Amino acid sequence: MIRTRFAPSPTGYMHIGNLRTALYEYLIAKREGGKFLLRIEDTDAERFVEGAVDVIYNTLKMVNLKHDEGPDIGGPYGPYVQSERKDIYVEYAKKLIDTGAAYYCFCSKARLESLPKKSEDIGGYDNHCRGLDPSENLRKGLGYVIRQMIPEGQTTFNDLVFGDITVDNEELDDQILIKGDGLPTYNFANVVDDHLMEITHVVRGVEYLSSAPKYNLLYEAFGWEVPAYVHLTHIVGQDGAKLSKRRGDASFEDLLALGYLPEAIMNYIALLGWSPGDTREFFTLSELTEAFDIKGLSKSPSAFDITKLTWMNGEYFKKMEGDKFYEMALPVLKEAVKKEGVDFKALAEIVKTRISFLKDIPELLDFIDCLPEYETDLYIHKKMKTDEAISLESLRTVIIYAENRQEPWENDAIFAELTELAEKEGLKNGQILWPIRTALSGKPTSPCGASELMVLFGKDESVRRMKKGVELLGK
RNA sequence: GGCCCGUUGGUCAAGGGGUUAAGACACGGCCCUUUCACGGCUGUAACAUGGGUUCGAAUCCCAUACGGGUCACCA
Repeated sequence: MIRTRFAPSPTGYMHIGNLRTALYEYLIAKREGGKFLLRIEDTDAERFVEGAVDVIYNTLKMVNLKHDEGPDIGGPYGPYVQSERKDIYVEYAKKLIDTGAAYYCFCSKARLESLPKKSEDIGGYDNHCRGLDPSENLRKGLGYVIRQMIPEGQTTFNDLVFGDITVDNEELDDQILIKGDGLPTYNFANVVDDHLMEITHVVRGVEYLSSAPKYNLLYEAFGWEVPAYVHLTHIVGQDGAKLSKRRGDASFEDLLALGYLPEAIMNYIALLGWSPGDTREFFTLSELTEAFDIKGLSKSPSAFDITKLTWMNGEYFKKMEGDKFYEMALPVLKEAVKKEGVDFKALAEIVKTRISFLKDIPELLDFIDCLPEYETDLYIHKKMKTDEAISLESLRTVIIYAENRQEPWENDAIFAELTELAEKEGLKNGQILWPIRTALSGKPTSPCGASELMVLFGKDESVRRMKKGVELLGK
């Protein structure tokens, strides 16, 4: 049984890369009918942020990544919040001390800071307290941390995307397992929790690739089975640098606020660093679950391209079936168009293929409530073969036609009649239709054509606007 | 700096010894068309560099360059 876990630390901010990690963790588990769990990594007391855990719950809920176990719903391996597991880590750290795989360290922070930095030479911790008999210091109540004893030799671990990686243990520091405040470090808590929670696939960012050997050593020291590792490359900005809040890169919340749909965001980020191997681009969560394969994961970072996300967002609107788009767009439509008797359902259809965001709608329809001021050169259109004079004649003709025409006003019929009218007058279709479109919308472009506009406005308003056009052109 | 990882068009990416090196976004053109879109067709554009191995290399090996990661009592 595959078990994966999403283990965010509550920062109050859902970074796109984290969300993608959660997605892949979910997919890896669900593809095989496994379990996906949520664990809160709050071992850094200084970074505690109020309400941050809710951001995590809300986001997962919104994108439909349902966890099977977690702090809010419980489960057989709880508690699922690391701060509530404090005693467990200390207990396991002591086991390591007993077997000689870890030791007490009483070095002061001041002493550590005086050590040469790794960037300059070899440096790192100098293993000062290795082999020290701690009993005296312990009796005196001296503060301590617990460090991992890195043995000599080499360590090889396997990653499902990067393959086998071997490093000399000399490169590894005697890292701290339990901090001075009694809480575990991230690395240690992870190993203990992942084992206790029976996690089979550890999925995380590449930044942990270089600490993976230390994990292996820990697993070995405990005599535990090493889980499968899946290290994910970063999502970077167009400049190649890792996405971050500090740089002002968009978080999931930011993208939602900009008008991106959760499904579009998830679909897009699923494809950032992963490929199904064929040319498919649109996936629902369940389709992803079926198609996902660790083999499709990329080894190189992917740049976040907001332009493509924007395109995909528009595609999601176009793909909406039934009344889904209408229902979603209705509030925006009602806000954009106050005119009485407008068919909002028809408007929704008109607007559906022309937007990337719902917020694009108002501008598209701003001519409906009130005819904009416009210049007569809008009537000149080379391809339609119209100019002001022809437009004036056409409008006069169409006004007569419109005034005499009976209800109901229906698009196909009106369109047919208008083209018939054009033929009778010896005009090209465009010479009759373009002036109508222009007079009714007052804009160089409109989301629909002449006959549709006439239906939209009805007889009286259509005639009124065309007369306005005649007046303008007559000057 | 040491160690680790990576490098296919501007971007996402397929391809893992023999391909006209897919497809998508973006950009340009054409078609459709009552404008704009949508849709259809199409164009520009890529294997980081240098050496090997091989009959043959984007694919394997080695260097170099460039990029990223890591080297915390942060996660």
